[in-house]
Order: sequence, then C-alpha cells, then structure tokens
Amino acid sequence: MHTIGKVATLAGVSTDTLRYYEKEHLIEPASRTAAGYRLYNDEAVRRIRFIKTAQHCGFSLSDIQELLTLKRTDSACCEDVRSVAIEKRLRIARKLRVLQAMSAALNDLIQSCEGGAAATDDCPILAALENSLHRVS
Amino acid sequence: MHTIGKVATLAGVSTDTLRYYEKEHLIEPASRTAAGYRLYNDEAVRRIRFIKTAQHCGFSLSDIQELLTLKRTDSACCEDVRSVAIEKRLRIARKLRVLQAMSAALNDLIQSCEGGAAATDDCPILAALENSLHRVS
DNA sequence: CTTGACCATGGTGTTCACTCCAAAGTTTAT
DNA sequence: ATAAACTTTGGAGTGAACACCATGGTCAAG
Repeated sequence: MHTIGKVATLAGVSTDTLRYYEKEHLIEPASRTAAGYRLYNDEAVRRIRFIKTAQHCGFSLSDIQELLTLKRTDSACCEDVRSVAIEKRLRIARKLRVLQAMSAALNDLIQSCEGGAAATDDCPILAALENSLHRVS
Repeated sequence: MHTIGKVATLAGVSTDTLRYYEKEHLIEPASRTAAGYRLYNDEAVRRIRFIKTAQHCGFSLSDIQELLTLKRTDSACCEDVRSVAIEKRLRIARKLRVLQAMSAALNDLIQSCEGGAAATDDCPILAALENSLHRVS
C-alpha cells in the first residue's frame, strides 16, 4: 500500500492528477488511513499508466472510463459488455487504419527524400495519405 | 472557389473552427473577394478532414501543423524534413502498438464473453493489454 | 430595393484535463 | 519535540480547442 505521492511518482503523474481522476471515477484508493490518507495498491500504478497511454491515442477520460469498466461479472448482462466491447473495437480499428496510412505516407516521404526526388508544391503527406487510405480502402 | 460556409459544411465543421484554424496557421483561404470574403479551393476540404482525423488519433493541432508542413522543397534542407518525418513515424508506431494491443485485448474479452467464461474481479482490459503488449514486446 | 441569408472582426464564454494555491492536519527524521 | 516533508479539502487559475455572441458590412431573390 502506497500513499498518493508514491503512486504519483511511480506512475509519472502529479498528486493533483490522481485526485482529479478519483473525482472522475477513474481510480479509487484501496483504503484510507485513520487520518484520511489515501492508500493505493500496486494495480493503481498500472491503471494510471493505462490511462495515460490511452489518452495519447486520442481517447477521452470518459472513453477510458468505459474501457476500464468493461468487466464481465456474474450479475452484469454479458451481452451489454460484449456490444460495448465490439463498438470500442470498431473505433480502434478505424484509428488503426488511419495511423497505418499515416505511417505509410511518412515512409513514402522518407523514401522520396532519400531518393533526392524533386520538390512537391502541395503537401506530400496529404497526397500520400490519400494513396494509402485508398490502398486500405 | 467556395466561401467559408460552404467549405465548413462540406468538411463537417463550423465556420468559427475554420477561422480559428486560420489563426493557428493550419489553413489559409486561397484568396479573398474585394469585400474581404474568404475563398477556399477544393484542397481545403481534404485538409480540414485530415486535421479532424488526425485529432481523433491523439495529435494536437501543433502536431498536425508540423505534419502538414512536411514539404520537401528545393530550398529547404531535406535532412531536416527527413528527421522530423522519422520522429513522427516513430511516435505513430508507438500508438499503433498500443491500439493493436487494445484491439487484441478486446478480442479476448469478446471471445471469453462468447464462451460464457467466469466473471473476473479485476479489469480484463488491463490484464489482456499486458498480455498483448508482452506478446508484441 | 428591401428582406433574409451570408460574411467580417472582435470579444466573451465553455469544456476538458489538469495545475496551482491556501489553510490546516499528519508523519518522519533528527 | 520540533522542523521538514508529507497529506487533506476546497477553490481558483490555465491552455487547448473551440462555441457563441454583437455589431456591422455584403449578396441574391423576389
């Protein structure tokens, strides 16, 4: 069990951020001391890192909360969880396609740079992106 | 050549957004009428759509500006463009790995849902993600 | 030639995700 | 036992990315 400062350091965020996440129902301390100090277990650190990583991929905190509460419990209707998961997977698949196209576009750009190709007047990223997204369809 | 309202409708954003983007040097009208009305060409619509798509993948407007200005001109040093492009590609690759792991985690969850597996007490996304990220290494 | 739909600029307001106090209680080290 | 380093709650401030005015000029239709 760690206090808030320790977890924050371990996860690379501020204590204010952790209290904010708690207010937003993203994390909760496992317990509190008699004096009211928050006490976190090891899973908290993983959870916070997951939140940060997901944010970098364009998910909002409420998106992330939905992802984190995707649990199949005995009581909860499995179909609900399943349909939410399927919808999330679809949205992730779309992001994946875009990022793959971007990566391909950058590859093209880097390649043509190596080849010492002629200058382009319009944005090569946009052009290459259209190509790539087309290839993926 | 379209006026601002038309481009906004075509691209699915507001006119305010377009003026804001202009202030942030993300787009510029191809010209103006005598009365000062902004006039955009067709490329503007593609550009705006690109901006929106990139935003959904977690890029900030300044990130996007850097991507959009990745042009190789005769004058500009090709090495500069190349190194920026390589750095961007690296960051995209990282996002790709995370999203792939997330997708795999959701797959596992959906599968186990279908199989009618037992309830898990901790978050299955986190567990599956750790597995997936490990598999990718 | 006027009415309604559009556009311009400049400013304020809003939401998200924090960040930074302030004032006061708690723990740890010396 | 006291200073230094933590923690608490509550509230105010910040930057990004807009949204929403107000006021006034512009344009197309009838």
